[in-house]
Amino acid sequence: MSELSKTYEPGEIELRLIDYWNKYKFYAPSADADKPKYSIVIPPPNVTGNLTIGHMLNNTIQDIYARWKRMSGYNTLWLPGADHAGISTQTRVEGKLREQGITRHDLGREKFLEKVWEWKEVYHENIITQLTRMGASVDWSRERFTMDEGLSKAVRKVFVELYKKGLIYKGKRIINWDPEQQTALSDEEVIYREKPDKLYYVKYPLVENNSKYVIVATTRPETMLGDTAVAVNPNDERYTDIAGKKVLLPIVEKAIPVIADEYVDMEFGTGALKITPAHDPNDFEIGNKYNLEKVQVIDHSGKMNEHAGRYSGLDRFEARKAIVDRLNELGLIEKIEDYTHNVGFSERGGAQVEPYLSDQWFVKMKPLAEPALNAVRSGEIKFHPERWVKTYENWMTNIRDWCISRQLWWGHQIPVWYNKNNGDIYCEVDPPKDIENWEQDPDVLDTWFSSWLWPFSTMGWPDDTEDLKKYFPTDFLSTAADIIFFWVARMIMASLEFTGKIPFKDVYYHNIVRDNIGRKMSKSLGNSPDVIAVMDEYGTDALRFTLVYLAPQGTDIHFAKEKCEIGRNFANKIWNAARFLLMKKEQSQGNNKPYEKDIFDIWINSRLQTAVKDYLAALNEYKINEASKALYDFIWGDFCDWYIEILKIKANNNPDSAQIIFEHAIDIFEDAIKLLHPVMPFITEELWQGIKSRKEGESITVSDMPKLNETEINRDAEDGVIAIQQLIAAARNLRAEMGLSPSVKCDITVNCSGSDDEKFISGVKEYIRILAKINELDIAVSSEAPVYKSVTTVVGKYQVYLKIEGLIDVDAEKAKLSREIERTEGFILSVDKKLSNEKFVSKASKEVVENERKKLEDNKQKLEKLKEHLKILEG
RNA sequence: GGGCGGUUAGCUCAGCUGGUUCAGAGCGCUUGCCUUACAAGCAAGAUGUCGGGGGUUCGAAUCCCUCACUGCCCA
Repeated sequence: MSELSKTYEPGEIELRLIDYWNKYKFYAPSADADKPKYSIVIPPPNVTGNLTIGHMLNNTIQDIYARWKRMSGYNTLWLPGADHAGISTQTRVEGKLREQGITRHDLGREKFLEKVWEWKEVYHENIITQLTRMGASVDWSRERFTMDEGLSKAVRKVFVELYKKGLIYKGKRIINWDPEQQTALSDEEVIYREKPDKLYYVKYPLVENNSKYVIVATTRPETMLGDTAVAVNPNDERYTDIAGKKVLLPIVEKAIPVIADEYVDMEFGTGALKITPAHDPNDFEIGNKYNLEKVQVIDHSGKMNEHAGRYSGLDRFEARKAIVDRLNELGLIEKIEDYTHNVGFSERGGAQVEPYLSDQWFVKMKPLAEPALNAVRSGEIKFHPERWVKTYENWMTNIRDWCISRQLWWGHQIPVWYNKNNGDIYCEVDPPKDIENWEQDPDVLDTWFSSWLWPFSTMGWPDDTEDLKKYFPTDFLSTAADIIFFWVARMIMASLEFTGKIPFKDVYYHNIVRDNIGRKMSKSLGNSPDVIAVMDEYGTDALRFTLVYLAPQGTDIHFAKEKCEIGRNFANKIWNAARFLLMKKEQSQGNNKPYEKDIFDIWINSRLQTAVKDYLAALNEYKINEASKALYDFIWGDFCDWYIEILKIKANNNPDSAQIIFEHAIDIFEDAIKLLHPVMPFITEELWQGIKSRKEGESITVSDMPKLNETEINRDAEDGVIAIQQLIAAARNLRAEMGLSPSVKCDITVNCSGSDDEKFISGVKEYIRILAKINELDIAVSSEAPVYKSVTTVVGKYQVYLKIEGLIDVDAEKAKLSREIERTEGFILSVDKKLSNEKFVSKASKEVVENERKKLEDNKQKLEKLKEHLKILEG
């Protein structure tokens, strides 16, 4: 490194270092068999997606752990990859095709899938570029994709095994149906939002006496065409005489029974409930219990079907209007109320989800959940922060069967074949030999059915590979808590079931990144900054550091790109510290007379070790913001603000030893940037290469992380330097209060209570004198004020006096103060007058009155200080 | 309805296994500085009844109860 620019310019440096790291393949695990291993698999980003700030945070966290462990002597593997993201990828590709006026059905399954693969290639490149650019120290040679042949084999193997164990079954059940994508969804893929709606009170006449009615309340009158019962609570006195009788279903003109079941909530609506077993999951249960007919009136596209009579062909929402109109004509609407309730929408597509009765494949979850629950309860797998254990327990103990079939084309097709001749079912990893006699189930599997195998399928399972033996189970998983059920829980279940091992030891749930006003970052809102643009503007290290620094445990991050100034300024600070040290070292070549370390050298070593200790403790507890703060405070607060300033004086006083002095400082600095490297990989590599001579092929990224050496933590030296810092701060404070400009040198007397203190302070007198800009510094064991006119303050065991004689034109200062006092008194009087005016107090707004009161109080205090000051000058 | 969080300086948040490095940081603000790395900087400064109320304790931002507001997850 020859000339360092005055500010840190990350652009060129980052790209150059990425090439350098690639060239030497630092991020492939080492072949050293003696090293302990440390492994992480990346949560695979959606292949069609761009990396968001959230991914940036998550991957930075993983990178920190990978780099930290790699530098701490671990054989480290961070395995990258991407997810095929069934629904969202297919939706996007279909959207692109639609722009050309083509549907997937025009192309056919095979041709369509070719298109998807083409898209996949394009976007996949994008992800690699972004991950590389952020400095992710992954091993690209092991990259995996959930649709890779190996991973597909794992999926089929798992399906077949579960099927043969009876843990996968096909059944006709009510599932969540996306009428736009026309596919089933799992419970987890439905998000509920409040929606203002109507509650319709509909009269169902009694068969035996059609002047009497049961009134049911419903938000979905269109489903009444499929009603097969009305239900009331047996304890509901309003309906005791009606239970067991029949009502006439309006429009359809069909007699249906009134059943009594405790399930019915007497408080809701009228206490009478219409039962539509084919279109509501709860009604489905009741229908089964009472053996009710299941009449389906809405089809897979959300339109009314042939059982809907004259409403057949209408969209369900249009049908609702028409049916309500008809009921009104018949005089069967009692009333319509505004009603807000939770409605389910497809997590990916956004369509309103329809409960739909259809044949689907399910996984029985209870048997899988139990061992997975125990692994977390026992602490074999640890969650950070720990409170997520409760959320996990809650879900796992109420787990329901998982609907895994999707009516899509993009994904792993279900490995089940139906015999065309005799209807036999064949379920194996490989297709039947006489394939011509068989037809494969057209559905594909839920994307998460491949993701849940990710920690071991990426390592080659079901084959017994070297990687699997070496790197599985993994050590660490970093993820957002919103996929704790989708993914984390299922990985634990799958891993225990198929490998008998836990998939990872520690799980860190990172924060959700929101925008500055608290909204979740999303594409539709357009409030997520372009990650690459932010890296271009502020530097990758700046973005990484800022995210980590702002990421406390448990709360969300409010992010705006401007916050990256924190990281950028920090990078710049480090850069300039290095610039200074190098310049000084250069200038002091040959001045290497041995030199004895003083209290400041002992102190900075102690501070460094304290930082190491805090840093390691924070990382071990997954408190990454504390880890980054420990380094920030040490480098900026201790090293730059104090040690470098001290070095300037020290080198002046010991010119013959200057080279050694700065070399020692560079040693400290080197340790500091090594500690920082996991968080800010680029600037630390660049400076590490520059501060000492390195060979081609060497890198900070494979250097040894400084080890904690607690014997260097020296309480006495730290206390001593704190006292010195306080003295300097006190002197500066007195100067500032007296309004002395920095160019004015002043005289100070420090009174000590004992000779030890006096000796100690005298030993560092020169440092105090220069850092506090003092001309004459007297240090004495005394309790007497000096003879000159002074202002004073107490700091710890010391009394500090600042001589003001001759520095300030006392008369002018006094006159200035007197004028200020007069003005303030006048102001107080006027505010007081205003506040004494009853009309003002009662009529003016609260805020205004408060403000006046505050003004009064503030100015009273100001007056006190002014008077005190005047007294000193007169005294 | 069930569960889990949050409420601390104008803003964003630390601190929360109870006790003088407990009232903090960054940003913002005020004042003064181009002081021989850094104005993306340096020095000094102001600002808070630590959401309300009650309790435990010698002592509570920190523990318990309760209320209010607020966010998330599950039904």
